[in-house]
Amino acid sequence: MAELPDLTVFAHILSRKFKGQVLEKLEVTVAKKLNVTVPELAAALEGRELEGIKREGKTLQFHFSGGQLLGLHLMLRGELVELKNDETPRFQIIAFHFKNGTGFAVVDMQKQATPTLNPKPVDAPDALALEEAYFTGLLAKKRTVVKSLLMDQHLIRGIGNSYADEILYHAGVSPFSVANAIPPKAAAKILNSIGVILHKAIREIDEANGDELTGELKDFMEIHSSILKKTAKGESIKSDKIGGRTTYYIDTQELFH
DNA sequence: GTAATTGTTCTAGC
DNA sequence: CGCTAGAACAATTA
Repeated sequence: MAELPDLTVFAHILSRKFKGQVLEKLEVTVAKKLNVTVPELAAALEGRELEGIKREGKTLQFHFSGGQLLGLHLMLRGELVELKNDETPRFQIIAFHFKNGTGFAVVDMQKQATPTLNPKPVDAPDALALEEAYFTGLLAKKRTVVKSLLMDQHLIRGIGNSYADEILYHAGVSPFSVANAIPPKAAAKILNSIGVILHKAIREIDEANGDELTGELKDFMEIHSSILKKTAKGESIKSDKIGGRTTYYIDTQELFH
């Protein structure tokens, strides 16, 4: 599934392929998640130039001329497909057809992917734009387990279940640690790991994907995997549930509580 | 046939 | 009332 690093790479690929193209037709196959009607969406975007694609949190933001913005959340199973020939991909949600004959579609077998016209700006900072003062302040006032905090999109945008595990493993902090019990030194370590892990993943996915919008993303996980029994260093991986989500960790990650 | 998947939203409880 | 933890939901595959 697509998480922050995948979305960052997708935004770059989409920009290379479609930036500057004029949207001829917006095809909506599944409308139930839209925040506006299909005619409203078409009226807002058709005939506009796609000026740029950015990632924000776990969403892609398609900036069109005239100040129109389409947010897209792929949720659990959403994927992007470059359109070839005139075939409609299986599980299509929406498709963008450009004047020059190219295009791409959003597909989702669970129909959960959510396009939003002109989404409200959100306050919570992106995981790659975190300031140390904000992050340490956040940790200090929350009593929740640190993994849940990292994943709370109202506090920090962009970190999901798998990268939360990777980040905490890298930082050497137990995912069960209580946020406000984490000392400043460990907090700084976690913040550093957020940047290191996410940037590393972006780099690796970028290299692996090239110009492929989809294609299977290689698994770069060091610890968050149902197959792995041991880390590369030979530490045995344990699994447990946090907030109903499978969490992978090793015994030596320091627990603060 | 059933479990697993996982981000978000809703709700119950302290 | 504020905060937190956990359940429910979505739809399909293995």
